Amino acid sequence: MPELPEVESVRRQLDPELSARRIVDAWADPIPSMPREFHRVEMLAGRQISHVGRRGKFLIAPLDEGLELIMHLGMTGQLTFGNQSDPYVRARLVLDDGRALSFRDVRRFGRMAVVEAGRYESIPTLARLGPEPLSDEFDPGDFAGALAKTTAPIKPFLLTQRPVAGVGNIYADEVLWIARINPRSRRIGRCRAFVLHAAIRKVLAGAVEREGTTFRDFVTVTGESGRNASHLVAYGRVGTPCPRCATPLKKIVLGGRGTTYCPRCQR
DNA sequence: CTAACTACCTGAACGC
DNA sequence: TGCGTTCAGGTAGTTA
Repeated sequence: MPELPEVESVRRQLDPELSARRIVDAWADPIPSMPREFHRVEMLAGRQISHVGRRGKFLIAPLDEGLELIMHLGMTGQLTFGNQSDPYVRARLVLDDGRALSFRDVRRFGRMAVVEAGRYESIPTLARLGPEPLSDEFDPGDFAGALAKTTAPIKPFLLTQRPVAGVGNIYADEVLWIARINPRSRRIGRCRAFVLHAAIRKVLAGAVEREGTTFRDFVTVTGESGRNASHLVAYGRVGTPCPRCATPLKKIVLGGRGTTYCPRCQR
């Protein structure tokens, strides 16, 4: 479940390895039921990578010829260097230094696509992506305004990536616990929106420092686990006492997703 | 336009 | 032991 901190950890390791490298060969093994899994990856052969950037959970690598490589890790996607035989490697890029970057993805929710730079119509979530939470673009007033405009429950709304980029199921539970907001709440006032804004910044920045959360599948490019899991307060801790009020944390399904929160201090 | 729902995928965990 | 069911969740697509 790579979210912004996990993807940023991958980006930081990938960028120095891929910057200015040329791709000499590209291979992908899409399945007919998921035709967009590796869209136009064959176009990568011969292209040079400028650098590896990121928007939300999307890795964006500008190429020559006005193209961009977009990568999304989905649920179980991993990017590692190596040529080892592995049934879950779905795509592989051979670089001009002889190394191979492998895209390994057990559940096949990950994606790679080559697009004209900045043309994201074929990737709707990226086309409508909210501001980067750790940049100045993430403005408290704008965020409060966005929350005031929707009638959807706050947690599913955060997961749309529209009010802010990069928050997934784990960090949504964490930030709502810190801000003391019930995940089902449909009305977030200006004051609470500011508190939530600050919580998003704090939680994501801390998780980036610790190279992300490894709950099941996430590993960095070098195969290491993130160190943030022991810092989680809400996610995955159903039944344990709330650190604030000792009430056992409760788990519900909201928007089809498991949601853990404190029924007492998140009203 | 938004909100709400389901499909996609597959190993792990669970129940009998 | 073995088989069937449920769960995990980011995004795309459809429906109301």
